[in-house]
Amino acid sequence: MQTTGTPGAAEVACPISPVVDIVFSRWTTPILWTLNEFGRQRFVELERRIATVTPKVLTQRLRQLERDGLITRTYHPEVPPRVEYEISDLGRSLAPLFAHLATWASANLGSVERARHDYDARAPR
Amino acid sequence: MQTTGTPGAAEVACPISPVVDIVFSRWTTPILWTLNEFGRQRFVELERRIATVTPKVLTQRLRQLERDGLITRTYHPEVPPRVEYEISDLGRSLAPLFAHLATWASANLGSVERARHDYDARAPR
DNA sequence: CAGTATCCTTATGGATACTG
DNA sequence: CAGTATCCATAAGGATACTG
Repeated sequence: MQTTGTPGAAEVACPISPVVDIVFSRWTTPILWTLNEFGRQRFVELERRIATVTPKVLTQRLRQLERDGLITRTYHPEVPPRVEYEISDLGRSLAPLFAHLATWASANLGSVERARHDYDARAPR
Repeated sequence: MQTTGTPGAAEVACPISPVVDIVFSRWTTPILWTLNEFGRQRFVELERRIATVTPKVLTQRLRQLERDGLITRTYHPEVPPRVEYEISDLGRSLAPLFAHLATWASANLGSVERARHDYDARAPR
């Protein structure tokens, strides 16, 4: 969880905090995006595409996303074992939201960059 | 930052990670939402509305949001000092996105809850 | 009022090695 | 292959006290 964790006044004050905890916690967007973009994939493929994540952390996040119903995990009892991850319908329902976010980004990330530059110029060190 | 921090393969793999770091890092949604909902406010008012945040952390997040150009800070040199925070035009441009998020939440949070319940029932302990 | 400063606890994630 | 287990470093955040 990245925002407020346990329910409290912040949740009361901000109705979207619960969703943010589910959808935008660490590594969830790269995982969901990769799964949505490249389709059903095995653990190693995800590991390779999201190159900077360690197996331990990747497993943790995949379990969380599976528990939240955003992805599905299919285990094939073979040797060697094969596990496939796929985005669920619920997970796919986030696509328009992510597109909205991408649109905001391309329209406004430049302004954020400029604001940062100006701020740093005004308040040195 | 809550997602991937420094630029790396995850950013390459997921185009929305940079925005997520800016907009959905810890405490930012409660702050932006409160500012957008109740308008221009002083430090104490924010502190009271977002009851679980400490002054140290609130200051940190306000500085970050100010640097990113999402809010403005106005200092009135009086005794006692008065400081007012207000959402900027750039910050306000996030409103439709937040509304989109709220819509997704009301439509799908129930499914997430159910998925969690089912998962926990299947895999006890 | 609007923060800072300091100390401290905890959570998160990385590195590495190992297993069914 | 698909993870687990273990240990460790870092940093994010809380509690508390203090200041211009």
